[in-house]
Amino acid sequence: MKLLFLHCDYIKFKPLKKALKSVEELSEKEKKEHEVKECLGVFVAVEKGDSVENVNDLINNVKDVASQVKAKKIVLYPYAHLSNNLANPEIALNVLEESEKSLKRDFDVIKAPFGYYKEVELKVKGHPLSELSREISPTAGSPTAHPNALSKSNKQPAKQEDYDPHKLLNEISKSRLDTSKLKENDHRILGQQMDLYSFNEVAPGMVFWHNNGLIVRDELIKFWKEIHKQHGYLEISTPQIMDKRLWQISGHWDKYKENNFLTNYENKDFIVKPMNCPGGMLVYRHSTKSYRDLPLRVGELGIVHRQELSGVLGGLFRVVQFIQDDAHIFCTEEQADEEISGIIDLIGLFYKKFRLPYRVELSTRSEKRIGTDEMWNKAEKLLKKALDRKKMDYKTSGGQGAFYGPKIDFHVKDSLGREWQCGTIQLDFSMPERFELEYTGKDDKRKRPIMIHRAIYGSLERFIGILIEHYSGRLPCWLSPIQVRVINFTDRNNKYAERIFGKLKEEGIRVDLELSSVPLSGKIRDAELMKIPYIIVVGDKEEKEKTIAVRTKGEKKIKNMEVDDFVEQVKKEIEEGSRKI
RNA sequence: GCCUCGGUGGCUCGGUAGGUUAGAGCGCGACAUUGGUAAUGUCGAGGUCGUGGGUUCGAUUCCCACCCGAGGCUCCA
Repeated sequence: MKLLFLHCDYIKFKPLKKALKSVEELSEKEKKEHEVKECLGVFVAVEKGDSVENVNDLINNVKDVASQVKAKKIVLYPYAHLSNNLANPEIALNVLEESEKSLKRDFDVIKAPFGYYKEVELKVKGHPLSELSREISPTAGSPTAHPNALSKSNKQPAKQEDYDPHKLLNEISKSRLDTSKLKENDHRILGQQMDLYSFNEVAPGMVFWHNNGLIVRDELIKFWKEIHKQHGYLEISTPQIMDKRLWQISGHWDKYKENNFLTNYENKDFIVKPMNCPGGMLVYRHSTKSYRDLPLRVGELGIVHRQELSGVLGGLFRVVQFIQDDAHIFCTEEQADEEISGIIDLIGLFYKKFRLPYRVELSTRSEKRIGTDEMWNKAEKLLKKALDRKKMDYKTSGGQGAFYGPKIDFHVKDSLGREWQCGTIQLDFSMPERFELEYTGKDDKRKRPIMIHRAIYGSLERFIGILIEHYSGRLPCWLSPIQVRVINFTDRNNKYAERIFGKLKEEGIRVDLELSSVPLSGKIRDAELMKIPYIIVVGDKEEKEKTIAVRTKGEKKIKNMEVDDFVEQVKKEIEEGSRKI
């Protein structure tokens, strides 16, 4: 429905001739010219899809505008020319008459006749609010709209909002941490000290990555990509918001409605993706597949959003927005066993690299589930078989599976002894079914692949939190935001220090320079608190001998080295850390 | 979402049993200082005491609501 509001000194109209055959004859009185002074003209075009359910929206808009311009008289004027997608006359008339009835409770209402050619004359006041248009979308207020949907935005209020940016700025504050119950190596404290990231109340549960933290995240991603390439994975990236219908197909809408972030675009409901898989399904479907393509391993480092109960958030361990190191493996039932084994190995290798202890758990069918019991039997058996074959030590917990399939979870232990689920392997017969995935078999028949969802880090955010605590902030060199700090001994050595700094930087080492004129011990202390792996001090002695004094991660021993030797050593350490599993 | 606790400069924390200019250390800036591996000195800037409302002559302080955070439940595709 489209509305045009004109605040007028007067409106005059006179019906001349019927425009529609179906409308009733007007009485003699109604055929006369009408004049209304000091009124709000409401010109209405009722469109396809509108119904009496939209009357309330119309009323609210009229009330809104009338109160702003302080109008008491309303001229309700059918004005088809606002739209090229008109509702049929019966509905339009119905909507208009209902509207008139409701408006009469609060205003003097004059309704211009429907279905007549009319002569009209009016004078618009010309103040800033005297001409307004509004659009009411047919879905607004309908029972199908989600309660959280931005139905207000459908109103498209044209009024200028009244706010004071300075006042608003005071209302939003960064999140202050209550450290009273936290250990010293809690990632929330270390994250602040090391300037890795922060939180702000404008985005609860969503990380503001600072430069230092982003370096850690990027390194983990780089490493992940490297290893996955080596293990035969392809990589894709799918959109951040997708049509609600996609989530209805996948079943996420039914199961997790209330946890989704909703938005809309072009009058369609969109969902901010809580999962990567449906996007991945569409990529699979984009081209025909043959048995030769299987197993097809497709990774996606996707940003997902999930609304969580407000009490469960905690630093990086539990967030609302996170990067999932997802991958989907499409394969035949016969291949599943080997694929699962491969993933178990891969996860083990990752955790071993970070020296993280972990525990394995098999989660079987949950109450909230889709798919037949037959599927579940098959899937559970496959997972069990792989675990047994690998002689894994694992616990079975009933009812804990994902809604589309059973899973193997990998729980990593943090420094407090708390366990966090990171890695997961989930078998899924259901999603391929719902998305009608197919491949052509050797026998030229259409077959349905099965699908394995898996993640290793689980959430990059959580994994970084665990790493920070696990290493008490002393990240391995290849992950450290600052790998080397160069410190001068006195101002006399600045030039030499700058040369060393430049050389290391050229070599691709993340290095910074500290030339302030405070005593050395103070600068050493700062660098240690920042958990910088290598501290280089250059003074008169080093300058004369063309060496550097190297202090390694918290060790008190100082080693005098040639710059080139140091560069070689550090580069080798970084290289090995970031490429090899 | 529920129960308990918290929110005072960038950070860590004092303080106000309602009353003039809310303090300190670190950090930041300036100046002095030129020192050998976990804190050099002096001076200076920096605060709507989480937000909104109420009580009051007066609220950072008391009351209410909300927001954010922490611990614990519940939850985690």
